[in-house]
Amino acid sequence: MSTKPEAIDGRYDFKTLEAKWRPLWEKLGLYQTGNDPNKPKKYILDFFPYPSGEGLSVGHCRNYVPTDVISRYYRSRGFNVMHPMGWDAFGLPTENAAIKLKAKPAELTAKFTANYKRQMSLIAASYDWSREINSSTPEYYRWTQWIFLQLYHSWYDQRKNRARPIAELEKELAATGTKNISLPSGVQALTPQEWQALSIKQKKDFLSNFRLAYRAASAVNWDPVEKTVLANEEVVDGRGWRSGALVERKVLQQWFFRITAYADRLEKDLDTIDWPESIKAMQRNWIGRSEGAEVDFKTEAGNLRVFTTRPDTLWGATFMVLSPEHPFVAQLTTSAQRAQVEQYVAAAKAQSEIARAAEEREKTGVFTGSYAINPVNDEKIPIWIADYVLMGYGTGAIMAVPAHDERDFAFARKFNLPIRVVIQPKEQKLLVDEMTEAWPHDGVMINSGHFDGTPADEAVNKVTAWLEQTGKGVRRVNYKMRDWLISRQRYWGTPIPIVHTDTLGEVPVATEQLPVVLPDVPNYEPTDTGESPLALIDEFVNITLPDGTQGRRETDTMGTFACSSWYFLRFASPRTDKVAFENDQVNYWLPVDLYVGGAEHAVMHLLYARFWTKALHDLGYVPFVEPFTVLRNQGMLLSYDNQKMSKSRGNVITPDAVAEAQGVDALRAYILFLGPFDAESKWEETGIKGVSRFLNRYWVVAQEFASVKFVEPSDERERAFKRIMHATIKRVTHDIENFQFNTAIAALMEFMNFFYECRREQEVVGVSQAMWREGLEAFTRLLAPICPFIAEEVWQEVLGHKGGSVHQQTWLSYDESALAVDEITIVVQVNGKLRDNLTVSINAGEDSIKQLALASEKVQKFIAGKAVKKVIVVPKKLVNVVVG
RNA sequence: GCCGGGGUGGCGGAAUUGGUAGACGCAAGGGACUUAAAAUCCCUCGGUUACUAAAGUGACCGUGCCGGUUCGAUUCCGGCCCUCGGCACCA
Repeated sequence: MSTKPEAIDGRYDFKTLEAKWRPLWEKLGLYQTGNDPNKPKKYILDFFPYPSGEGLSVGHCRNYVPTDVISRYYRSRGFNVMHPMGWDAFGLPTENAAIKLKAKPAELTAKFTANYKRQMSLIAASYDWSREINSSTPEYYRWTQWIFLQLYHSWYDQRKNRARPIAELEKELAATGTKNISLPSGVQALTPQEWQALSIKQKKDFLSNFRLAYRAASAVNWDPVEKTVLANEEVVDGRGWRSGALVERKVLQQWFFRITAYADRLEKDLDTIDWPESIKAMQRNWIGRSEGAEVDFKTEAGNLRVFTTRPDTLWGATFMVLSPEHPFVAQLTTSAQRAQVEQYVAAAKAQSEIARAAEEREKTGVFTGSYAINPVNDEKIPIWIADYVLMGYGTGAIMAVPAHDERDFAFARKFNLPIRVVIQPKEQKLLVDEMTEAWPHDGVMINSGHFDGTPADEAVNKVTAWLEQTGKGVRRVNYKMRDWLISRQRYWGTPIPIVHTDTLGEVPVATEQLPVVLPDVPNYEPTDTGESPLALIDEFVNITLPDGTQGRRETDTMGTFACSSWYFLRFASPRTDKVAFENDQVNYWLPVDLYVGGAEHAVMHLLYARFWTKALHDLGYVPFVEPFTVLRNQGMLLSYDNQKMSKSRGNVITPDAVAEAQGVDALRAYILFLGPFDAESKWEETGIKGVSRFLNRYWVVAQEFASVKFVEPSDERERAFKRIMHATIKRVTHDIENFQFNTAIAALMEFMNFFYECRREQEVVGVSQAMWREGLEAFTRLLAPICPFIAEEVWQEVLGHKGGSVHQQTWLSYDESALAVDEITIVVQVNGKLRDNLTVSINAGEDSIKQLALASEKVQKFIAGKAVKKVIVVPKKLVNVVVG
């Protein structure tokens, strides 16, 4: 049987082509990462997927096809291209599926990834599979554990604004104590002697206040369905982002990464990267930087510190509000108020902060019975407790300025607390009795002592400077972002490499002892106890340290976002078992030149990966501070019914089905042709017909090439043919580089339409065989990255290039002189309205064009009887006659 | 409420720096081929309207709305409206 496909009813047999070329390309190793030292590099990366049992839909192709086209393009432009793929294989969905199927997660993962890989090969995604990685293998997670330990052994030195080894902090504590160190709130200052006097365990506890990876008791988000805690980033509207369950508040010992230490740099460096504005905005919003001041108010329990972004409204503070969790609550509560306060605090405790914020609007609160002294005017103001003040932000206490803050206003009105205007707007005079809402906007300071009359634009700065001078307050920046909670009480994740002991406190596992292997066990269902199922496996938990100390292993695992925070580094040297990544490889390949994936990871993966990169940079492991130079988000692909594709709706379109019906080349071309890369689009069955027709037309032209007759050659026709050929090269090149794949395909369609214009039954008119061939070759090479199969078939079988694959050819460059034309069309307008066209020589001077335009009958008609005021001539484009 | 995108034919969308709005494709209508259908090929295709026997030739309107800048605005500026996405008691 011949492998040469036959045209069937003018349609080409895509299946035979695909079966023919796929194995040959594999043999050629076309997709191997380049390593020519003389070439520049491109690292083109897709978000590595979470393999699930559902497999890939055409929606995933919206991600993988464009990056594949770009990878193929840059290979042919002479770059060393690394385009790898791997699996974010740990995590809840696989584990939940495994529990349901009574299988082992590792076995399911193998099954799922094999299917993904098959589908990716089906659509001809040009991944270098020799670099495939899987985050759930010990070869990989060993190094996730290693990075965890690097963070554990580090602290953030605010003075140098970078992370440093914790050993350097210990040295400093021994020498000078905490004298020069900025202490987190609630941490006691120490002299060198006091430090020395601490036990090993106490020292460790103290250092936990500084480490980039630390364990602390904290009120956390507990997902009762997934039976694990979640990071703040994983809670959306008070619900777990995957399970949809309302999260509960639990106080548990948990592991955190101190991402807040990097808040400032994470925000500032956004300015240096080429990312979608929306993602940057989401990260800025999540980081939530606010500038303001901290001010102390005297109370019975000591100085009550508050944070405010409006120090200019200090004179308008008429009461204070503490968060229910504030440490002063007990002391400030008078016996008369005690019962009421305790009841309120208990109720608040039951809800997580996020759920509390998401659900409540109506203000609630209770009076403590105590008062504070406002340091700017020595006024005595009542102290209340309310859950609209969050312990996790600022100091957990606020001064309430009801006249100029909506929340305080609502609270004051509800509990009948006084309101005082201290900012007078220009537009109106605020009268307390008539106010229905706060005035949080601009104005002039009043009722504020010697600051009266200070205008809005100066007020905050002037007051802050005065607070600092008089020692009443300090300038301060706060962030909404909290530390990243990494513990999960689940089996299918990277074990946290820590051992707990009674005498030595927590002991990190030594690097050479890694990995801490996840035990292969038959039962791993999550528990309701707040403890990981690993805690039930004695062989895993109990350990004797080298010095004989008895210990218990940490049984929490890391959330999967730890795995994905460094995988892009691993691809540079995926097989080494000596290090997490080889420096020379990382220095060559990183940062990632193009990173493509969905927008849903804006404040999760994309934030975490930036944080790890910065930390690794500070510790000297990588030379760059941003992992992804260019980020692009593909638009969502909706199904034919305008809904998201999902199994439950039964509207998922698989690449398998499309490949079966229309072929992979048509699938790829249609994915790109649908619309702009980053716009939401809809899959339409009729739409793919257009690109199918286009490929068939190309096939027809190619197939008849050997037999067709070339008649009536003309210079003019040939020049026109050559012109559109070079124009197409120019357009396709520009469009691929700029992610405008839809117009790249439109350009190719126009070129093919021109082929058809030259064509008659078994004849090509006006163009020589040599020129026709040149055009067909150019078309084939431009189409190759988009439709690799049909292009290869035409290249080798029709055009007879036996030397190698079309995918190994150097990209075409266009000839500017071929684009030149002798005659051009000049548009003639009268008062900006189109009235005529002129065809003139390209060399026609401005004057002669002007004369021609004025002489035009159609123009004359419109200027008759009017004065010509001005004539504007735009060279090579238009003439506009202005009449009055 | 705040932040970030978008609003262009029946539909998806084009329009490198302000310069012929609607490329390319889908759908639709007409025609050719065919016993027929599919496929294929050719033509028409923003709206209103005038002239003409007709092929055709014009005019006016038109890129969410109102206004501005300009010889000229889908493009720039100001003010609105609608819509999608994100955040939302963060002091």
